Amino acid sequence: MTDWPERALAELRRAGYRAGAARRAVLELLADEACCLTAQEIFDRLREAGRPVGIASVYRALDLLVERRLVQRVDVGSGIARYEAAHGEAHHHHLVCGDCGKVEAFSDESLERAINGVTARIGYTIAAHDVVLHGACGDCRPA
Amino acid sequence: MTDWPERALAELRRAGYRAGAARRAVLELLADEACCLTAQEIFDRLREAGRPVGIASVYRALDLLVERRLVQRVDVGSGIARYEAAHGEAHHHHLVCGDCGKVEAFSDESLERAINGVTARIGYTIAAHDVVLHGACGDCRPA
DNA sequence: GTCAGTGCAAAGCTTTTGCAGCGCG
DNA sequence: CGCGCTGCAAAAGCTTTGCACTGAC
Repeated sequence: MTDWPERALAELRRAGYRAGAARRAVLELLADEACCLTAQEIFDRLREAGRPVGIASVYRALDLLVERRLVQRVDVGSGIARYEAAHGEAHHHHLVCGDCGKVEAFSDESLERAINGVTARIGYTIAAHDVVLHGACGDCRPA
Repeated sequence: MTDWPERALAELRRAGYRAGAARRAVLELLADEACCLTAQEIFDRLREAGRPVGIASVYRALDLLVERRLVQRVDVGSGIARYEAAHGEAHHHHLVCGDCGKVEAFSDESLERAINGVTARIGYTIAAHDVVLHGACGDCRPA
């Protein structure tokens, strides 16, 4: 959020990476977005904003950021990957409308508790978790 | 499960669909599988078993079955879709190892309760839900 | 006998890779 | 001033579509 791009770039530098134009542009765009974007959306918005990035650089930046856990990859079942900034705070999950494809965010404390309970119970070291609810949103629900 | 392919075919017939060879083959294969398979895996296994299906028919069968909610599509973040039979029973979710890519199933009663609580709280009509935990499995976890 | 279902091949999309040149540090 | 990052273009998947033929009902 505030300064998230700066902190993320600092972390990358610490790990031996540089701050090229594309990488910085992707970070700054994601910092301003509330919910997950596709690579193509990121590419389009950067071009519209006058940042002549290549789509390959967008994918490369996203790959690196996901690897470093600065960005979370979200897959809602459409076969197209989405990405969103991993601000430690504002953790949330996603609702997907099966009719119009709209993606919205929600968060729920008891759901988080339940997931933490599961991760404690099983023999995995859990690094991340994703919950996706599929349904019909208010606009698309049959009257 | 016992007779799941039969019941699924009956339901398709009721909806006006026929029972072609590929459709039946996909159903019978999925009925015997515990956890999610990719379309390619389904295709390969059917060929190995001497069922000369086309990959397009596998995708078409899966599409229809997902639409009819007889099969659940599972996306674990690799960019490759996976599919598994939707026996009403044996509902479960997935653990994905970030190192070796292994996918395992787990189920948790309190997690289901938490999700039901969320679906009751929000303005969506929820048709399905997915939980994916990413981490390191016992084999890959750093010693 | 009709028309849905199938298989093959070709096209479509998302994502990845190769490579020459630019620019961060 | 070197090596990493970038952009373009081409390639590499996964998935879908077109079309003629087969087979279910």
